[in-house]
Amino acid sequence: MPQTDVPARPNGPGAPDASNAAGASGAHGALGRRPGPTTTAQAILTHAREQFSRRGYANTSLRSIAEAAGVDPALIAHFFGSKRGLFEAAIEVPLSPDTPALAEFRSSQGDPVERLAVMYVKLWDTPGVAQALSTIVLEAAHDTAAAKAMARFMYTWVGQPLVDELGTDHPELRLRMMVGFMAAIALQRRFDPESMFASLTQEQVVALMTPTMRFMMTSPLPQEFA
Amino acid sequence: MPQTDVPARPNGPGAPDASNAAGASGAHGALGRRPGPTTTAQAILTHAREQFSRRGYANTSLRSIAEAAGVDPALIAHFFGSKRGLFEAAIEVPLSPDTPALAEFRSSQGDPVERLAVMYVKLWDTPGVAQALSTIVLEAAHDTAAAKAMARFMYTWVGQPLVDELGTDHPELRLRMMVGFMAAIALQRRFDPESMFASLTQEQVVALMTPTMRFMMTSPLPQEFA
DNA sequence: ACACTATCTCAACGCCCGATGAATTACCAG
DNA sequence: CTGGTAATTCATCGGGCGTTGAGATAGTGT
Repeated sequence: MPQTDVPARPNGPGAPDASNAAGASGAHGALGRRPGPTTTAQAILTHAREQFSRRGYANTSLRSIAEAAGVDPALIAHFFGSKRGLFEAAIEVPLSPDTPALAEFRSSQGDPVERLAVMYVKLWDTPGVAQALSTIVLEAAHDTAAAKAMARFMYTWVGQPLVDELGTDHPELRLRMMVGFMAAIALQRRFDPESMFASLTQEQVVALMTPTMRFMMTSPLPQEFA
Repeated sequence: MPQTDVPARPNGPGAPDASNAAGASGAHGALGRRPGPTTTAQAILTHAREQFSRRGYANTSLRSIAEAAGVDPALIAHFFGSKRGLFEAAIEVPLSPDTPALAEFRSSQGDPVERLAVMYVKLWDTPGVAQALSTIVLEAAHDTAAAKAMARFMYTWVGQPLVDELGTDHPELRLRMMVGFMAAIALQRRFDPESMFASLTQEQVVALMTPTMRFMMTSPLPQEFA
């Protein structure tokens, strides 16, 4: 969890030559391409996720992201096209089928709801994932792209696996209730350090969430939902 | 639910006199104080609530609020001091003990959880209240004042009445779970018109929420929560 | 009717933002 | 070594924002 304000350049071997006769202006940063391998796009993306999730899209400036990444703002346009482009990259949840928490859900046995809770709590403690999910949830009300990303995440990584194994009626209705509940707890855990949720261990959170999640997915619905 | 883009001035009797020799510039709006009673501060507040809730604080400009209210932006500074001042007025939930939905909760009988659900759904369909609550919930992650407003609302209008009558263990833990769940449903109902929640009647939503809410408030917690 | 105050518009200032284009340096294939 | 391409900084532009102060008009108490 990189929380430094310092640019943290990778290296900087030796000043090649100080032939930069830039008059009386103060020297800001070295001109031209940096030596060594290029990790800048990733650094930008990481800090963008962090800042978007902490302050929201509209309150985050490209300048502050660039500063945190130790880079000129124009580089963002170079790599991501625009602020919007960077945002859409940032809300792409960095998950693949072999992400540990996901693989573990698939390979483990027992109550699928409890296994889902375990997976979910681990995902929210994964760097990158937590920021992307926070941003998605918090912007979803105002932002179409975020809303779509949320639906995609919900079906792909939560709904599909669980419903396949559980086979319940009204899967979408139940899923929406359960995911809303889970998101509410995850957000309180992340953004309200005074909240009791923040001081619970992963295991305690799982133990707390699981019964309610199971109730939502399995208890019979009222008659009017035929 | 005023959704017009038109200013909708209250009246405008007759042009008093066209002695405004303003050169060649186009005449914008009449100078000086308007005739008739003053409702401007309320109009500003109403449109501010609507826009803050729909687009978020940072994405809403004073100019657009003023335009929707049919008023000059400087008037906002006059009545509310600053954008921040307007925001803090906007997240003040317009409720008093004799608001119908609240009074009805107190005077009615039966399962307190179901009565709470009824009250809550009605509150979220009350103009002004819905906008204020949406804004509070959506900004709470980034904004201290909103977070405090959320806690205040939760304890004053939900927790206190319910726990008094229910008398359960770990009231805060249970309350936070339940309120998170309720907020998640209310937000989906308001901001995702494609969601199935949006097309349910108030009664159906109540029937859907109540069992889960009751489960959260009454089911025994796992052992580790002594 | 007269002064005082509250309401309202207008014009403008300074600031910060996102975006652009040119110039500079490093990497890499031949 | 050489030419092309990618990465990086810098300076700058135009625009929208929140805020301010001055001036005009309407209400109000005496």
